[in-house]
Amino acid sequence: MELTDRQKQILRAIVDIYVSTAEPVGSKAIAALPDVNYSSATIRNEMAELTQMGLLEQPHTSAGRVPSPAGYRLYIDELMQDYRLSLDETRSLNEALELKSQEFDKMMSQVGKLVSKMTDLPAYTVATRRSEAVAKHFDLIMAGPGSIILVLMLSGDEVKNKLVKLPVRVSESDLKLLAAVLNASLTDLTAEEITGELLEKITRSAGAASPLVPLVMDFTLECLRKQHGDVHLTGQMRLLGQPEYRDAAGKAQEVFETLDEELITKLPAVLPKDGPVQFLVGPENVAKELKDTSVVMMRFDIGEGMQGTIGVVGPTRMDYAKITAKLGYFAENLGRMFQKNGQPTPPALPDGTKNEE
Amino acid sequence: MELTDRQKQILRAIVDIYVSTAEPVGSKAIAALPDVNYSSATIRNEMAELTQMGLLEQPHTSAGRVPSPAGYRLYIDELMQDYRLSLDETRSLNEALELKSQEFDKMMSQVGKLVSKMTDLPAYTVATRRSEAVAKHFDLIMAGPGSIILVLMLSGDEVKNKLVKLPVRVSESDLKLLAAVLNASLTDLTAEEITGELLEKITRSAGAASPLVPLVMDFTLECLRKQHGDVHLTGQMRLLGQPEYRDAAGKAQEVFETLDEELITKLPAVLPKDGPVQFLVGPENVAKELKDTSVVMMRFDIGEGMQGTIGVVGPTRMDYAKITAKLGYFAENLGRMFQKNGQPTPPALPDGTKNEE
DNA sequence: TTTAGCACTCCGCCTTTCTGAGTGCTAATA
DNA sequence: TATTAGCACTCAGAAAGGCGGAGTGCTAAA
Repeated sequence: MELTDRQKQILRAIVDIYVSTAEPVGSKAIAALPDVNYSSATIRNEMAELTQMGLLEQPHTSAGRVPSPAGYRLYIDELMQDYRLSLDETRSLNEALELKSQEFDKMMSQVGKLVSKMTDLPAYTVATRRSEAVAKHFDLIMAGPGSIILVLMLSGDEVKNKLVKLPVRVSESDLKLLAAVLNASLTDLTAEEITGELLEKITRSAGAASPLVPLVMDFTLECLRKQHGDVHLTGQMRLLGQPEYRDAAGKAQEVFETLDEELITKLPAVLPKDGPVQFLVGPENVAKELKDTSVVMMRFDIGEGMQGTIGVVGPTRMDYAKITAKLGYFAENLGRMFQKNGQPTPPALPDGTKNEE
Repeated sequence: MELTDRQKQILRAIVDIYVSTAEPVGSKAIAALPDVNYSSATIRNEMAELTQMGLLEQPHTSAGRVPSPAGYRLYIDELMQDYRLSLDETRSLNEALELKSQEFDKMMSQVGKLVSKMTDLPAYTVATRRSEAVAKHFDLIMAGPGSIILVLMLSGDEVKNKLVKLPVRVSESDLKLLAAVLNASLTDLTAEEITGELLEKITRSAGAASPLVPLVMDFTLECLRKQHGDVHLTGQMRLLGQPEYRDAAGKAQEVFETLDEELITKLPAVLPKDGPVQFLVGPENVAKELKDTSVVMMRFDIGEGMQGTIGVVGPTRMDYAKITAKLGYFAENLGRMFQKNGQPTPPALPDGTKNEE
């Protein structure tokens, strides 16, 4: 049962208006729209039908209409019109993107903060491995009596280090030997491929440095097994700027408790694998506390082996088009920044945008 | 003008009750207390006097009394009774403290989360250097064609690393030479002591690896100059659990915007240097948005060169005694965990606590 | 098929009333 | 002189009542 063009137009108008006002939309409001030239009565009839189809809802008899989750879904999948970033918006996004290439983790959290600020909603970021991690290079450095620094380079150009303090004295040459053994036998292996047998062999060949082996291995396996980095969630308080949470402080709190625990731990692993953008509308979400809450998330590529996810959390009534556009811009340019072998390049202005003051 | 014992008792009772109920305290409520054996009329007289002294306030004529900021101050400084952690509380704190010795930064943020959970209030953590940082050891590792890992160990056993990609090819022996030069000339120097002259000398001695010098130096100086790590702020939403923010979602949001920007950037640098605990009560705070908001913070030592700060943010009416006790427990045990040269040891149960199941 | 008109519904807002917790004062008591 | 009982008074917050207006659905006309 297809929608007529007029019905589509009306549905779209209702979502658009509701998104910006947060109040039920009445037939008159739509009739007043510039490119609508049929009367409010007609609209009322159509609205009745859309309601029957389950695309709209009525908070109470004498109120206007509100999109139902199904309505949002349809809107997102078919009706949503591309939001073009304004020149001003592009400019501030660009400014925001000029972040120093600090430590990776910090950068991700920085990005989250920016997105949150730009969308005026809570946002989160995660870095996920795209494929199984393997070790690329080991090194052991003497850093004082009894102090050894273990340096481990993983696929995807991640470098991890750990300071180990040992009561045992190990000579420089012992360390070299162990490093050589590790490099010879453990590089390019995934966590599963590292067997106990292999470890024994390494311990045997390690000579005087063998007490170090278990420490090194624990650390290595820990690094290899970690499928994704920390989830950086920021701007939670911005949710309170939204009218639906204004009075219901308790509700907002609930939403965040749930989000912090459940979603953030489960979502990133499960969801944004195939498409670049994902929408989770209201009840499509996992937990019932998040009934009126939706999530938009977007992937972006970081170097070879890693992919990042930016997500924005908001009321189901949020401006999907605008948020998608902003997220998209971020994702694209972040991707680009990381593409050129880790050397971030400033984002280019999109075409059609004049870059002069 | 000293307070009589009875006045002290009444003031203390008012703070204690108000802290747990968040409602103005009336004379009857105090008269009903077990160890109070004078009538509500007497209490009313005393309350009137305390009000005149500026230690109590009256929201409106026919309401009970609420402690004024000065009242809280007095309470904290003189009246507050040590809160003894219950066995249950100790146990869950201990459970909470069993965190893996992951990366340092992550641990700090973990601690923040725990404190927030335990106090049911927003919390933050920062790590600050106690003294000027110096480099202890440099190393350069070849990690593939054109990829070099720079490893830098700082005072206080911090280890930092950075992956550098260079178009220039550098041989293994060149790297060794440069590392040797760096170790010989830059260790034990603070950021200020590293002069341009010195850098030139290094560049001259570095031979084929000299193009690396500016990169290495940028990174080194950046590390040395950083006075404190990231501020980890969590559990913001818990503020909404407090009745004073229940309806005023806007207020809570404001508080957090201010906190995020102003306090968090200014406070840790300025405040918790001398004493182990610091209280910032209401209007003693910097920004006027934080008028009804207080902060309790506590230092703890991390290894040699670093010190950590845990802070808890809440309404001025918060349970200072309990929070101080919990923070203290954390601080003590975290300090202990880090004391033993970086090898975290599980916290000991406090005396008087039986450690069996 | 669309539209004008009209009766009806019902939320949100305002005002009013009412209740009860709490006060300050005065006069009696120990 | 310090304490207490008693009483009139105050005032915030809850409960109840009473509009007004936005919006609907339906009917009948264009």
